[in-house]
Amino acid sequence: MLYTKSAEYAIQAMIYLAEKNSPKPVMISEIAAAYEIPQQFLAKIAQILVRHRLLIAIRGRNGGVKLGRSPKDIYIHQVVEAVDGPPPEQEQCIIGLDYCSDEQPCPLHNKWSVIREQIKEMLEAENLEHLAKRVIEKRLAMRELGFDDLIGAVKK
Amino acid sequence: MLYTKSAEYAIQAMIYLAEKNSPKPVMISEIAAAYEIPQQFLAKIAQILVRHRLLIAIRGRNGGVKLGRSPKDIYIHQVVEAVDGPPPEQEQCIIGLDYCSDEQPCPLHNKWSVIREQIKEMLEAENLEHLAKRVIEKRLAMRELGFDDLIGAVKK
DNA sequence: TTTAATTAGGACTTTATTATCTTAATTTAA
DNA sequence: TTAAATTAAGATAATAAAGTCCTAATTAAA
Ligand code: FES
Ligand code: FES
Repeated sequence: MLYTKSAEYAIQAMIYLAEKNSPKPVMISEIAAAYEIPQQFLAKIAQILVRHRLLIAIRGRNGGVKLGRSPKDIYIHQVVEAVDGPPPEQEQCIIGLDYCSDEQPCPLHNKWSVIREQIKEMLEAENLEHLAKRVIEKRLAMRELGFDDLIGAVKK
Repeated sequence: MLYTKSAEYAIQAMIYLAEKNSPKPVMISEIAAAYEIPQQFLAKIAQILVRHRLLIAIRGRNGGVKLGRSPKDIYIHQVVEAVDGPPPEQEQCIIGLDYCSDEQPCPLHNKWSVIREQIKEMLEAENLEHLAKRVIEKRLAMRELGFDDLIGAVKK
């Protein structure tokens, strides 16, 4: 919807690492299993994240990946941009009419430009540290409700 | 972003017809030229819209397409659904975590579910009649500003 | 020093979307 | 009645996204 499947997988992997908060590197296979992401595909995505310094990779036996910097300094939009590439220079009109601008708005512009700004803000607002904490809360709550079998991630 | 390129083309074509408001059928080639849509591709999309009764096609010489019903009874989401298919039964979590629900929200759920609702509302709110009127206004305003060459549509 | 375990990277495959080509069916005008 | 102009429809092609396969490079353990 807002980003590709690749970016979604990247976000999941980054949150997993922030949640696990392990001093040792975590194997790609473990992350892939936790979120049912095709392992080889996630390995490719991890390469991209490493190139963007969002991940650090440790090769060889006992290797894996870990966050490139403190989870409180990593924001979702950074992950999305690393994987999907930078957003277009000029804002796009939601119905593809000529150019998009406040001066010459299309019929949906006033509504859409507000929504677009909210989306941007949502992706720029929260860091991995915060996100991880709340994901853990979600899992605990689901466990209490007896949804254990639906919970794929964070097996410690 | 919110729908496929095909759906975007469909919206543009429908607005064009509402704008033109012609009693006679309008040729697909004319609509395609106005928005620089690949003609054969638009013809395919028109077939889908015809099957969904959003368009009526008249074949043969002097043929073309016209709106299937009054423009005030056609809403954008109907066009999108016709072309892209129905939305998923269950709302999807924006970061793909388990299920999406208010009861077990992911870290972005509270923000995302509000935005998602606004998008839905935007696509369900306005009918073609209203949209067409405002597109015409936009074109007139652009003309006054000397953007004539950017204006592809509505050559009468 | 060899072997096993890991990420890196290139080539390939699959699937979905977007677009084009060709011919058929239909309808009006000449 | 024929020819021209139009949409309908099926087949194919091009492109992009998603996913797989295989081998190389690296590292630690045996
Ligand atoms: S002009 Fe259409 S969204 Fe801005
Ligand atoms: S649970 Fe993630 S968007 Fe609703």
